[in-house]
Amino acid sequence: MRKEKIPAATIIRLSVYQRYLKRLLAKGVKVVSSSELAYEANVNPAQLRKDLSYFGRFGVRGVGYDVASLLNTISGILGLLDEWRVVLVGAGPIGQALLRHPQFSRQGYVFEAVFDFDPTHIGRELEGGLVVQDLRNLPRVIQEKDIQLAVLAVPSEKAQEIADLLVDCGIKGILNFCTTRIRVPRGVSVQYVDFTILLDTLTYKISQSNTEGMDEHVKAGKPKWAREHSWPVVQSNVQKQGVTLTS
Amino acid sequence: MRKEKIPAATIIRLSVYQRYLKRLLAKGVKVVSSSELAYEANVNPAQLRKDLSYFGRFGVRGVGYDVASLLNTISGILGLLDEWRVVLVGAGPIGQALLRHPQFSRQGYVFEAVFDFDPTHIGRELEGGLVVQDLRNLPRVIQEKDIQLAVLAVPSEKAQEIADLLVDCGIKGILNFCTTRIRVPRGVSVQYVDFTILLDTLTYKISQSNTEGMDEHVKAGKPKWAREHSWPVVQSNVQKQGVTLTS
DNA sequence: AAAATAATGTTAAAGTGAGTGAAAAATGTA
DNA sequence: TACATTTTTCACTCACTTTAACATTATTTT
Repeated sequence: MRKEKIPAATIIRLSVYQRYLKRLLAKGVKVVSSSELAYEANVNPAQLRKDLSYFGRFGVRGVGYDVASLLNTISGILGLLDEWRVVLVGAGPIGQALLRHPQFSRQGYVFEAVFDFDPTHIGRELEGGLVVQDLRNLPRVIQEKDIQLAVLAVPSEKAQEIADLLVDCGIKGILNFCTTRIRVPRGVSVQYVDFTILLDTLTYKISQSNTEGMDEHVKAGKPKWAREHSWPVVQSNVQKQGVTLTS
Repeated sequence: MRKEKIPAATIIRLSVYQRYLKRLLAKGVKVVSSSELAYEANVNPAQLRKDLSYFGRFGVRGVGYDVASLLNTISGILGLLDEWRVVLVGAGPIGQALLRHPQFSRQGYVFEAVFDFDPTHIGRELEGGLVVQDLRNLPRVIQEKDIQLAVLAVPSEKAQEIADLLVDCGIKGILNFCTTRIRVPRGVSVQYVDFTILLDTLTYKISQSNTEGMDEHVKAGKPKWAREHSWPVVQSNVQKQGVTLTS
């Protein structure tokens, strides 16, 4: 049992590898090399081998990896061999769209219940058969159905309040679609899904490449802050991997 | 004009600062210190100042930052002083939910058109007044309305094909909700929104902390891969910032 | 059977970037 | 003028990422 630290980026890549392995398995491919899989996942082959080496030896030298076996191994590492039960809090457009997203159930995530605080939503049956419940039921349902994860898709103002409630109920992982940072105690993990931040990084990059070849004449038409100096684009190495705030 | 490299994480944090500055402005707050703003954004005050220092000097020593002025500065850096015109490709549940998402228009992103390849969708009027169009119109609309960004929310199999089309039409930034990596030429940026990868990292962390205090008796009930050795949790320093694949 | 080929596992090394702390500078106030 | 506050800036440390190179093992070919 080694006590080596595992980079966060490795875990994310494992998830990507897992997805492509599933597709290979579906296509009937039996064996895959690190080069082939790495090409699909858009990473360096050495990187893939190193990622796997944190956890053990799963390949056969001179041959490659058994697709089914490696898929099973990675799924196990990520904890995906079991089913994960999820509650959704917030039955707005985003929340409802997530319920219908096929990728979730494909990965073993099962929505067990939906909650909202808006009285006009409560009692309505959504596609998929779940009925929107009052938040008061949350603690009981989480315990009875042994829920482990929560998806938070409520207005920003309510985010912290409901996060606190979820933590009190014993939830250990929150996927947060709200545009506010939430504070949770140690031992609880949060992942943020924040569309506008991602769009903002796109506009930054595009703005940069636009002003890059711009001559002084054009620059003068830009607002004051832009006239001072032009900023370098984020270096291209980093384009492969951006960073996102999580917790 | 310095040629310093700007970390991708800095750009993301700028976006977060910008969001909180907006809220402060709305509350009528005139001046804010790096400590206050950093607390809101959940980062170190020194980090915030360092982030800003890449671009210039915007504060007043002994005082802090003028909220309105700093907001304007950061918006400028991110390229958000202008309006950004966006097309949506894929009128499924996710796509429709995004159209109704208030955060987009609040940031200056305007959906100008919606496209789909499913004939049963085409011609339908969605909430907000946009009518789903045939993909054949894409090139013309992008040129006529001078579209700069695209949101891609189609089934994975179509992702690359449509990305190619968008690139041909001159789109420079793509927000991709598909679960496939897409390949684009240099100069085009892609940001991925991938719920299941984020959920997978949550399940990894939770699985780890579960097996952590587990004795051998319990371990024996686990699948084979888990019995070999127990893996260390991703170190807690990194919990603040996860990494996500972008391009 | 030996050699050539192919592919993994592992180590090392270089580079990058993030976070932190403290001194210096500037501002406002008593 | 002296003092408190806060930004600015610099320097340092530490961790992570990536890549390359090489030893090792399996398969195929001659």
